[in-house]
Amino acid sequence: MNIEETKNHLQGLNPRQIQAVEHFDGPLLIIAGAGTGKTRVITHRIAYLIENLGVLPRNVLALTFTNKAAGEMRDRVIGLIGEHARGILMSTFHSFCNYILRREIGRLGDFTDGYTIYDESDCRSCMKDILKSSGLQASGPFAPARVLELISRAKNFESKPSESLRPSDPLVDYIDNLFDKYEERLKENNALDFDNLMIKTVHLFEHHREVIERYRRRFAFVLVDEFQDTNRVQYRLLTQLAPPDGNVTVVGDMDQSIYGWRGADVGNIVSFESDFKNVTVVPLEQNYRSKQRILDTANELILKNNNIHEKRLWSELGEGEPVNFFLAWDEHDEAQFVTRKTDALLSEGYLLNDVAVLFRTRAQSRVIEEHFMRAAVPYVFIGATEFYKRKEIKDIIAYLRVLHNPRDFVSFARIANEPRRGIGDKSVEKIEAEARRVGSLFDLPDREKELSKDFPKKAFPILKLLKSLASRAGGMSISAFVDAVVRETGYYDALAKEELQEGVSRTENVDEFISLAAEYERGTGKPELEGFLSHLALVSDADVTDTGEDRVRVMTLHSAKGLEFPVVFIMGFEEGLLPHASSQSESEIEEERRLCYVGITRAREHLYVSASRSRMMHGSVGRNDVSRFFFEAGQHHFKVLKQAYGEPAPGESFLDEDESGAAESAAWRGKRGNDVDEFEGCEPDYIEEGDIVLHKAFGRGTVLSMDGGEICVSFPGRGPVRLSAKFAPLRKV
DNA sequence: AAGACGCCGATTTTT
DNA sequence: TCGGCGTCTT
Repeated sequence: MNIEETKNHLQGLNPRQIQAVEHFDGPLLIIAGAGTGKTRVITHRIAYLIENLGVLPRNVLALTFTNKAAGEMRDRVIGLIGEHARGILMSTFHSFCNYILRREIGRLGDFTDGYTIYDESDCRSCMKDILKSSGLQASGPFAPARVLELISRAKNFESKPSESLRPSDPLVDYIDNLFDKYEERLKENNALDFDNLMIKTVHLFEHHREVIERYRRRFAFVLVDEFQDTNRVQYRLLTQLAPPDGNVTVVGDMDQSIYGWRGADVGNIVSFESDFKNVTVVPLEQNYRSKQRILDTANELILKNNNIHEKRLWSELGEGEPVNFFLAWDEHDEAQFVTRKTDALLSEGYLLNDVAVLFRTRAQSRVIEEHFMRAAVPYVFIGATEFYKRKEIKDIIAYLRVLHNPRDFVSFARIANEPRRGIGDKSVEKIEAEARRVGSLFDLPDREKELSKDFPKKAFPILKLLKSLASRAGGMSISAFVDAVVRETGYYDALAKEELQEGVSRTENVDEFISLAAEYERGTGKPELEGFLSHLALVSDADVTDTGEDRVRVMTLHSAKGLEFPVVFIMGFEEGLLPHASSQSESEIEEERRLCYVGITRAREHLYVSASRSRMMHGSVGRNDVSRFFFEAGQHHFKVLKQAYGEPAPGESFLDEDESGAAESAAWRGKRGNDVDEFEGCEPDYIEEGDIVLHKAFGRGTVLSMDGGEICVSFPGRGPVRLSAKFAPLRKV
């Protein structure tokens, strides 16, 4: 703890960042705008606490949302203070809860350690089952996914699911009951879903003072990343871990809150300031990522949200060029624009890796992927979590789960007849009922005569085999065990037989899974099946953005959060897509606006925003207006490109880079109607679709279509207006 | 138990 | 329009 080290951990930080790093006692709220060096501040703060203030690594807990964020944080802290950073617990909320519950869940009475963690598809199977046995048709308003979403909402908002439904909804009379049944079923299966991992931990802490006291002492320093994404339950967990005057640091940016629909509650930022005592607030506004004009655009857009704290990002990276805007004829034209522009950038010296293509919905990826493929532009879609969703992988995991938790009937149903052994749905039901009666699958008698006569006899071999495998689990390595499972159950053979018709990849996947197990063993101190299963459920490979290869990244705006690229394309900048048509309320629109903000602030140097006049949606051609966000962000921030590639021809751009200021004030004059004369020489013949025009009363707008004598212009905040081309007081800008 | 057919639905998805 | 899923058929 000498001066040199002090210097190290504060070096290269701006005054605000230093304030955040040096803060010692009491709650700290860091409001970290996009690209303001948030991770840097957190990691330096952790390093500073440990090396300069003498805090013990084991007393520090850092919570994140993604494994990727946790991993990055760990790597960077290790880079700062070396290996003793390993003593710090840096994990996701869910992994942290799993860490606690594996030790303490027995105290709750309802579950035993060895519980299974259900992912979304497990929960869906479970709910489908419940719906079926309740005599409800599992589709339409009763779609398992819908029911589960409502249940999840209720759990995260600590309310009843029926409360978020309209009284006329067909589900309303059933949902609360389905909720109870679902929870009951999870309990019977000794399984927890992701929500319950959090909720049970909070319950545990609430009802067992001695436990929470222990962990409070242990984790005297708590840090939370992406605080704007926490839900109510996670917030409660935080208040349990840290007393009101505790050493708790939260870092967040409400402008980047894009998971409200999943229960994230920005209100937690407000609550934090009131629930904790003497909160120090440190805002970070200096951006180290983007050129100023990109930030100006983002700043102006987010101003339209009704925020308590106004924030203005600024950078010293230079002005840069305006945001480019391209209005395409249709989605193919738009994709071609992106493809050609990408090509042009490559010949300018950019790498494929420098480029990201973002859009609102996954469905939009298809067109751009087609065009990239045709043009031989190497790309990768980020967000497809292929491997773990493969049938054969899920099957093997189901085997492992049953072997570890013989009450996991969701997994048992999956593998009972996989490979085929003549055990149909009816048989599975009977086995399950009987197993529930006696306790678990392993408590079923081995001998036929001890069971009722209609118990499916075909089940004996597999039940016996499962019991035998389970008894041997502890005696060998995980990878050897997985190998034994796929061989002895006949799974591997069945796949091998299939190979001839199906192709080669499925056994390869199984082999890869086995080496994955081996890799887990190598990387873990005391490898056990339980830990491996937790790892599979919580640390799956969802967030691989680094493919190691040079490729354009194609992804949704949501997946882009936390990333940055020298060149960013945002496609489908249209009403109905961004904001999405299903976002109606003001708060939903605000979230869409934040999503747009997140997209814009991903760009370091160049940002290309595009919209299309027409696009195929749900099987028919639709026309969308240019997004309101285009107008809200300030049209003067954009340079409108008229061609799919290259720069606009002289005079074609409605705004020359150098004249933006002048053009802006002209626009404002026009809007206020002071400059009447400017409209005198309206020559509709010169106006074409896509032009930016100035209207005497409405101000600037974009020409959407020209139809005979009628011209349709989209004005900011007003939407499309039909005007007479002849008489409308319009002037091309 | 696998293939054909018809129907429904269609935002985003850290764990 | 398209694809995933459930049901019906063989």
